[in-house]
Amino acid sequence: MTVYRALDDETRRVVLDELAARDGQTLFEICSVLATRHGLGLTRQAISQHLGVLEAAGLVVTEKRGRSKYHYFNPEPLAEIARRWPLGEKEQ
Amino acid sequence: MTVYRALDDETRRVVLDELAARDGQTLFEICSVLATRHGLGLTRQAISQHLGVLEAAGLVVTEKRGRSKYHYFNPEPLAEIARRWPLGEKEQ
DNA sequence: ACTATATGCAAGTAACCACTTGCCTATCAA
DNA sequence: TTGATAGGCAAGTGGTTACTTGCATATAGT
Repeated sequence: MTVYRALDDETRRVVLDELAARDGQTLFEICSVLATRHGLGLTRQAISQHLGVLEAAGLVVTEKRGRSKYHYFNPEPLAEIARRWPLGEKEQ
Repeated sequence: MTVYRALDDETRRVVLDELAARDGQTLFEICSVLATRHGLGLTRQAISQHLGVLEAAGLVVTEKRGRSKYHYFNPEPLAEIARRWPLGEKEQ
């Protein structure tokens, strides 16, 4: 699973946005955030599958404690893009 | 067509590599480079479609002179990724 | 033990994507 | 004009993806 494929979905990009803003959310927390703040009426299983794709790409790492699974944004794989091509303009 | 979708294909990524290395190549030149240097036995039409995807994403700009069409790598859309999330590690 | 909570697994479906094949248009040289 | 070169358009196909539905597992509270 490549980073590029993982990023090729708006729902997954929004999930990354939310994890970057507040790290360590559970699946249910992400579900409610997507529903309330983004109007995305997806089922829990759909979002779980998206998280699996992000995890397989290394963009999300997880930690399981008790019956909950906490998700953390890992930006490192994004550096692959910057390494492969020059980025247009300047980064902030 | 998003930048992310355009990047989600190894053939298109190789095309970007080649254009970044030598700008202004024609479709036929790109075909022969992919075949000889990368062992990609795709038809001309397939590669033409890939170039269309890259152009729709803004990653490639073209210029038509005579019966030839010249392709140029445009890195600017890649900056969108750097703007949206922090890149892991440091960029070179 | 029983119930609710938090998540996982698997099959089915509709839409999408990469690639091919076949034909067509346009430019240049003789 | 004839022929060769450079590229475009469109339909069809096989494989993949996003999403749903249904059921199962594991943990926590009472």
